[in-house]
Amino acid sequence: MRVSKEQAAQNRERILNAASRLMRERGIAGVGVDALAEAAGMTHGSLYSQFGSKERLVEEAVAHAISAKGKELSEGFALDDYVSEYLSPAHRDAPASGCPFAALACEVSRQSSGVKERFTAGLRGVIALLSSRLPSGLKPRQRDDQAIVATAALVGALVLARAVNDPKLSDDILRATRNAILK
Amino acid sequence: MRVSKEQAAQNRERILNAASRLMRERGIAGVGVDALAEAAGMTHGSLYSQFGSKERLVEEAVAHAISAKGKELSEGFALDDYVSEYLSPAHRDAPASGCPFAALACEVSRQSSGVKERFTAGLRGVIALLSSRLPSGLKPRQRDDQAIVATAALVGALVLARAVNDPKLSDDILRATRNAILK
DNA sequence: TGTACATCAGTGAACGCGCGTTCACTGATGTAC
DNA sequence: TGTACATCAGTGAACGCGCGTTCACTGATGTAC
Repeated sequence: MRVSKEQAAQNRERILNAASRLMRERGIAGVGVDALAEAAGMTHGSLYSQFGSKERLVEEAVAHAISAKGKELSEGFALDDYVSEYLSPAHRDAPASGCPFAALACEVSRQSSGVKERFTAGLRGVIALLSSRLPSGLKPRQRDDQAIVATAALVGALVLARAVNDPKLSDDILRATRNAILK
Repeated sequence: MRVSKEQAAQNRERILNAASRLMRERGIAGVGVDALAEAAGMTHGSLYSQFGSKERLVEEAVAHAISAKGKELSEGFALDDYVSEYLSPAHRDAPASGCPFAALACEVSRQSSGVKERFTAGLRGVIALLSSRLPSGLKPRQRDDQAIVATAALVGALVLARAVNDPKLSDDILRATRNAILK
């Protein structure tokens, strides 16, 4: 049956929340349309009513995850705190609510250009944000490069720490990378 | 029909070569048993005869990719050359024959412990190798930590460079990270 | 403001398809005599 | 060395299942009068 515009917007939001969580947790290819609909408390048909295809939903969910994650940051956050939280065991162990770049980067390289577009825009945002927190003595170009390297190290460390079987090695990856970035 | 032991061993090798390439290219979840068998020039049944299940094949293929990649390294390679090749556009654009850690890390975190085991052992090998090429003036502990950080930065940079839509940003990620690691 | 009707978000059955796996079978290989 | 037979790597049809997608339908919402 038809549903009010507000209700429809709420449903859309519920679907995107569930999708962005499930995709980070199980991977984009690892979660089906039915599972996504069920997690949002709806049938798969409603999902096609809202998005038209899984691919379109993936695009929206990736953008949603990135922007939602960005809004979690407090106004004047400090770089040290960000890095420490990013490379914490808690973050490593909670991919569903964690960094979308670390959770999705590998798969995004095989996704449509629409998905890559959203990912790229989001990544640029993070780099700019980190760049703005680096010492103001550096030239803009240097700061951007440092921000890029820090982002690569953060994502790489988290991805490896999650893939590894040995808790000790996993902790070491987080700790060593945190120390290196914070110098 | 039955096949000679050598022939069977060759077939096994062909399957593992095809599997390790296809999995790096399309992802573990993105490639099916039929596609793997066809790429090796056999039927899917032979694959079950050799490995028993897809999961077992994944384990072997991951280990195979890592050890094959390790053998590519010349005896006395220099760290600078390794880093430059690793972060080259050529490596970024050829995931099928590239670093298994960068191609598979995200997915491995959702795989069986058998797969993680092989991945972890391989990663430890790379870290030890890089550690052995760092300045001998450092303490062993410091060298290991530096090797871990370098590995994280390498993998993170490659993964992000592949996921990104904009060639300029992708090149910048490779370049900035290379410069940072080589100081 | 009240009524009649068009709109459309959401439902759920059905589709073709490819997935991983099983299994009876084939026939050259390897072995026992 | 020659023969008879057991072994088993590989074949290909078939399985149940979940995938993404389509579509006729429902009925409350939103709109035109």
